[in-house]
Amino acid sequence: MLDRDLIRNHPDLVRSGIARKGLEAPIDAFLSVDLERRQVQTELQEKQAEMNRISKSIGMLMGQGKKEEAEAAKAQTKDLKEAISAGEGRQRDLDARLRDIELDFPNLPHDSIPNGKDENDNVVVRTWGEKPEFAEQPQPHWDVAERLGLLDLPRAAKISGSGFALYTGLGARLQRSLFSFMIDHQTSKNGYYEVYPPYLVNRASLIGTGNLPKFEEDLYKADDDLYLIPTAEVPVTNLYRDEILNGEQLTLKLAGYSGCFRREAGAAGKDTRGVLRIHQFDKVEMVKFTKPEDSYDELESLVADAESVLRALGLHYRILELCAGDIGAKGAKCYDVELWSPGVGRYLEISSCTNFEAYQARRANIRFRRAQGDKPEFVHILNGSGLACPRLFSAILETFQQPDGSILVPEALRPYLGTDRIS
RNA sequence: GGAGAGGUCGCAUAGUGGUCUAGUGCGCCGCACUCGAAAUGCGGUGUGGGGCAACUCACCGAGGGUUCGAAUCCCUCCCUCUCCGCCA
Repeated sequence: MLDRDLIRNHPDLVRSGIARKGLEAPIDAFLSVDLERRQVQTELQEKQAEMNRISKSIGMLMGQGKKEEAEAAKAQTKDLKEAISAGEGRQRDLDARLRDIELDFPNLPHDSIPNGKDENDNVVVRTWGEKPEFAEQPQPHWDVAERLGLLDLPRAAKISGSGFALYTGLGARLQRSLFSFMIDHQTSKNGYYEVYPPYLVNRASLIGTGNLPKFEEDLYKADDDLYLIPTAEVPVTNLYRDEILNGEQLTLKLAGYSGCFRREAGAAGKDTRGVLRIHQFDKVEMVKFTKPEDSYDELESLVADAESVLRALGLHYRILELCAGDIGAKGAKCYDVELWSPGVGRYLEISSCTNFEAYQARRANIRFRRAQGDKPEFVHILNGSGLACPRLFSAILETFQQPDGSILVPEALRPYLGTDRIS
């Protein structure tokens, strides 16, 4: 959601910002419904004020025992009552329409982000490490995993369907090691407060983060009006929905491990091998709640926090600044962390670190107060993966292949995995 | 799943149809008193919307309803607590 005053007073600015993303927004519909809503409200309130006056006087007359005068006053409320009832109905309707329109608005891109149409226009801002050298072409992770008994994809397909992974033996333990290591790393090294959230959330939470109403087809829906989370971003961001935070607590940094569930609708045929794109995966997610003036500094350190995991593991990666056309509807500015995958021969996205500014905060009504007595303001919210497990799993299998076919385990993982070598 | 109790202004409480546009206490802010502080006294102290403004409207878990008038009565739902049942 955007600031209503901004849309009302600077519709062209909003229009051009959204056009930069290659998107559209119902600006004209907003303006006309908004105007009508305010007219109806003003009219309605005059009638309500009149009704309140009459009702109050009836109460006083009754108290004084003036029954007849009270009855006379009652008689004059009939038309008013009908008008109020009709006005309330109209306003309810207009409120709901305006809300629907507002929820449909994409966020505005930050001025600093590059123009561009799609992922080809993203900008590499830095790389770390180097592509590892191999005497022979390294195997892709699906071959390594099969050879070493770390994955059983046929059985995953049998028990669940295509697009699910069954990790086995040391493969299973490697998964568990990865998210244990990462959540420890983010909490102890980078200062995040650990949370472990529910995997099923209600509609209000998904509206808060911007997944609903627009992207329903990406989600798995359970009964009882609950949805499986596509990322821990959803429950963790909604921790403070409808709350006013103390400005002194900000910046608030939370990190949570969770399973993630995505239908990947529309992604059929893309990255289908191995565990590159699956319906269920594990991830550590970082979420920050900041004051508006701090959010861009916090975005830089958020990316650094995501990167620090890869550095600790010794994996080569690069950082992309997403262009306006590739950033998506919700973000104002976004960096992708892309991990080099020697077996696949491509950089693969493993984290997306985004500043949403006040976009999610407005949807979820999350505010803060600078000091006692100050007006509440919307916080800025940021999040980023720190990191996603399957692609980390695959990059480790591919990057640390040894000539004898075994995998040399990165130092940082050895205490978790209980071995320095997978063979 | 069954039975019961309950959800009121930061916290605690009062309020069971009309001076409740919600009282009181605590907390907090301002002022007074004081060298300073405590104590005391006085005043203030929620959120959102509309209006240039004076001002006004809505909100007592949520949503409907009855009524001239609802925190208060009725209906549906949500949440919390207690007991029972079931269960990892």
